Amino acid sequence: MDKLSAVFAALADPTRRAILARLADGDATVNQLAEPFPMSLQAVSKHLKVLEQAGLITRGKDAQWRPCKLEAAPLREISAWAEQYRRFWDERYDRLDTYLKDLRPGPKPPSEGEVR
Amino acid sequence: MDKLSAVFAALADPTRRAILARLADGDATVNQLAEPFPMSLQAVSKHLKVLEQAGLITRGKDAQWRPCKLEAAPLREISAWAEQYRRFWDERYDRLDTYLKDLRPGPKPPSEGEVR
DNA sequence: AAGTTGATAAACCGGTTGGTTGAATACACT
DNA sequence: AGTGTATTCAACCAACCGGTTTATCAACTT
Repeated sequence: MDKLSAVFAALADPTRRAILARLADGDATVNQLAEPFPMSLQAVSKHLKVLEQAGLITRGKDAQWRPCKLEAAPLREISAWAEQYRRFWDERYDRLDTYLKDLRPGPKPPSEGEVR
Repeated sequence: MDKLSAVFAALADPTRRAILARLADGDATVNQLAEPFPMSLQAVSKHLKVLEQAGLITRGKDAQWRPCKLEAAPLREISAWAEQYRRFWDERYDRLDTYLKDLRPGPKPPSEGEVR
């Protein structure tokens, strides 16, 4: 299973997206993450495994707790992938527009490597 | 199955992503889309059904052909969803930048309130 | 040493997915 | 009417998914 597929598949489940949203507020243990869900702890543990394999979280070790941490790199890749198709939804999109937008946020090194 | 999950699930298959990439070059019939793949036409037809249900393509009717067309709106939603997490990968991200972006016209990304 | 807590592992189950083959439908061309 | 072409439908299959329950492991507490 390729990387991108694993990330998309992980994101296809609402429970897992909710877990990511929770982790955006800070690291959490498995029990803390499982608390809001109407399912067993083991089920949540499985979801965490899927997220971990997709590279969306990492798990530490603190005594008997395994604190989970959000890892956003795959989300950046997802975003970049979707941006490939920007010209199909953004009618304002053209090469000049992109250039201007990239300049707007302020003094930035010109060639940022943005592939859009 | 909620909308976002359907889109992510549709994108989780490499064959389906390849179909979208092909459609970015222009509309195509089922046969044309199926040609590069080492699988039956029927299998591709099923993939197209999944993409259609996710809103990623629409299908027209021209005699016995069903030309497929890329629909990018769900990809915009995907991109917007991922952008929620931008601050976790982009260290240049700060509140002012967000504020400026929010002033640009257009729908704002939904705040993940859609658990289950 | 024994018990409690946090978490994972393993076996199981029903439903879904991604593929197959074969039949059916719809249209165009003689 | 009959044939070829484009596509879908239906039945089937193995594999995977999301959940369960039971058992196990690891670390802290008493």
